[in-house]
Amino acid sequence: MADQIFYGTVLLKAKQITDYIVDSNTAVSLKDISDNLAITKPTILKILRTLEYCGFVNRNSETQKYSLGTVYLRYGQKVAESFDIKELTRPFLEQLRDKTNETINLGIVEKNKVVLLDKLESSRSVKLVSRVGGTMHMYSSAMGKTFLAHYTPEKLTKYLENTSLVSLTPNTITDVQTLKDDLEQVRQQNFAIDNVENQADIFCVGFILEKNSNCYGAFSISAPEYRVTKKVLHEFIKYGKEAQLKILEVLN
Amino acid sequence: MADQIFYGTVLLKAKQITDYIVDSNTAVSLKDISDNLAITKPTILKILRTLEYCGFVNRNSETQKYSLGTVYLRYGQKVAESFDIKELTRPFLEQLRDKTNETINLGIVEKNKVVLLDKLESSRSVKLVSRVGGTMHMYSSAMGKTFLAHYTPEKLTKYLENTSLVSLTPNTITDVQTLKDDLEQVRQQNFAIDNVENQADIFCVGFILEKNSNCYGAFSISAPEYRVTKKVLHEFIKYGKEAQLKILEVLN
DNA sequence: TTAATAGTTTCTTATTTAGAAATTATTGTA
DNA sequence: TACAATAATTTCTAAATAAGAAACTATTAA
Repeated sequence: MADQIFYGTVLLKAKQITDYIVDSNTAVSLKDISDNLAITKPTILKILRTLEYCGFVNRNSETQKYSLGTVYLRYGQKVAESFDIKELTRPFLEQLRDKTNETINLGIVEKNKVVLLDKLESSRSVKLVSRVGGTMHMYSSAMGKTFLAHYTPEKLTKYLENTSLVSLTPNTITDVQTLKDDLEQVRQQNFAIDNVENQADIFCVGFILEKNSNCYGAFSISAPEYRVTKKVLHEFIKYGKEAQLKILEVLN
Repeated sequence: MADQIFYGTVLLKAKQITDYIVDSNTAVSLKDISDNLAITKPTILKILRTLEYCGFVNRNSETQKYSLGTVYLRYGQKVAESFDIKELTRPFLEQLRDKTNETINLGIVEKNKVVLLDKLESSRSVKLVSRVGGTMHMYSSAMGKTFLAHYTPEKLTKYLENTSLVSLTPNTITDVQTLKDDLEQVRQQNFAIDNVENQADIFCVGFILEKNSNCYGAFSISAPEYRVTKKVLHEFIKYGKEAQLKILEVLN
């Protein structure tokens, strides 16, 4: 890491500290941070002060604990707004949610990962661990597999070279050839299935949003496995394809 | 600035660069940034690379332009979730929006500014310039004035010492005594009025969410001035107070 | 009251930064 | 296609910053 990036050492440390705060579910103390990162207390303290000065972090003066600053609300809002695919697909995905009564996800690819852009939960939705802004692997998720299925052979090869197919559930595809066969099927049927490959108990069907070889994103229907009978799956596919067509019409 | 903070020079520059990107409405080039900030191109370039490495920034390899990274979606989501006041008030504020058919805002105080936490737009809402995560002055906004009205005299004095009452519209209160009188009235009537003091054409009524001397935030009803007749104002106050009471009941 | 723990300051060397200048790439134009 | 203009990138080194050990102070727990 340090041999590649030789500039902004404080920035890299600040990122580590910020991530530590983000990943904690409560405000954290200086000690918490120094216990968990390989940076000494004086250095962390100085960085925290600068982060606080910038508004990236808040220090509760009573508990002396640090939490994320509201600056990120502004930044996050801005990023969300920059993806107009989100606004564009909203009404169709809402319709899809109401028809299926299951959770609908919208995602894009970034650095060979699926980034969750939007999530529409149904009244009977089971809490998924995913949250907006979170990332998923391509090889294990329904949206990811629709993207991979549309990669050029070269791009796919490169992806597979840089990715180890780590098992996330007993069903995760960890064999390259099996994955390739699966992607071939995705291309043929024009949707991808995540048969509890990415997250325990969760079954997904994914659809790509591609027009004139521009990939705008993908969406998926998520449901607890036990609810997805053959009949339900057929409905998911039917409604999903309908939504896909409608969205493609308004794209561009 | 530099005489106070002597640590994290790169961090401070990174903040400037990030803010420049946030405030631009399109992706920006290295030149754009260097033209607008007092930092030289080589330095900006090196910082951008580190920011990109961290995921804070994306570089479009075709246009060579930079935009905000999706990491901020995750951070922003996390910050939003940390304020459960947002979840708690949602249903009541939705009801209030439907009753008034105007935009409802939810805010908190941070560093003597109002941070907009949530915004519920009505069907006939005029586009306000405010967006979630954005900040407003305390002295000119309805929410801000409800907060100020509940400051201790010492805190208010300190606030006034550190704040210059800059005029944002012809109606902005720029005189300390006038503001103090206004705050006294806020305390008496238990709501604050922003009579086009913060933003052209926009009239607001603000209500504080305070219980057992804990201030949880404030909300306001925003409408274009021309729609706020005496009759409408009375409705705003009536419905606003009702919402305030209902929310206070579920707080804590 | 004391012990233990956490937060903060000071200080110095090793490391990093910053920008001028040169270089290379890219874009627009004749 | 070549040329000019503009933008991006690299190199280099003096000047500025960072990092952590050690000492110190505040806070908490016993």
